[in-house]
Amino acid sequence: MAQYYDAALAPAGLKGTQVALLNAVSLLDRPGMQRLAAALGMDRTTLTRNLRPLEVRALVALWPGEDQRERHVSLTGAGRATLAEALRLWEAAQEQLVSRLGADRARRVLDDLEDLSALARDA
Amino acid sequence: MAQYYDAALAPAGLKGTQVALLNAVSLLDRPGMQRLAAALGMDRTTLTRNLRPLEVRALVALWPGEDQRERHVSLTGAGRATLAEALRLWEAAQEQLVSRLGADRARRVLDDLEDLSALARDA
DNA sequence: GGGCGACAAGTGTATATGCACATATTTGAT
DNA sequence: ATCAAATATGTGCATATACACTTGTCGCCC
Repeated sequence: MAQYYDAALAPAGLKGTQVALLNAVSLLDRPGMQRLAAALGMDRTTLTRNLRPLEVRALVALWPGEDQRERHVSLTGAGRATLAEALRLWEAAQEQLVSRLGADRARRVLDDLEDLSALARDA
Repeated sequence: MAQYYDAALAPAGLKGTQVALLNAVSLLDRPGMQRLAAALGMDRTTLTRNLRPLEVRALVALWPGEDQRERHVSLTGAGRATLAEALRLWEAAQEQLVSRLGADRARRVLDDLEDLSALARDA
């Protein structure tokens, strides 16, 4: 599945995890590393390293917070544009799968996986 | 999910991917690298490297085939014993999730994921 | 029987991931 | 005012994964 989405996103020059990352940043009003990592269900240190190439490509910008230990992330103009393109590609890819699987089953499997991951997390 | 199963398997000293690997070997009558990798849906070169620690621990043995290019894998006695223990742990972990999710939904989500991955593979 | 293309597998390199540890800053108790 | 504990983050190491390239062997065609 990850490979399928990565292939679909290639025209935007992003991978699935990078789109998820940019999207989370766009939804979260300048989050710090911890909030962002928690929102993505990703290890804090993995986030640090995944952020680097996006910073190099100037898709995100990092700012110190008032608390100088913190580093806050925001999208640049280029980041917003690239994310918008990637989300179009993502949705087209999703559309492909949903139309072939059936909308009902697609909805259902997402719900089931949500519950399953919650169970595994708490168990 | 992977982390949940890894934690459950820790007493056997194996991770989820390693159990899947040993199990595939036990089902496949001395397969070569390519057949085994295909059966696991794993890259051939990833398999080579994942096999190494299992060979070091003497859970699997590697044999040249009649065709000397090939290397065939089989379980050692220790490999069979460790796999049996791991499968017990695996099933207990699975039981936990299935009982909490409901047997019907559990069966359903496995079927749905099977179909989804086939779709993504072919698309 | 010689050589060339096909084929099985391993190695080099790059990215993703996460735990343990290190570093820098803030906060609070005295 | 000072210092220790808490907190936010980065780094070192180890593992998993996969693509591109290399190496060794086989088979066939002449």
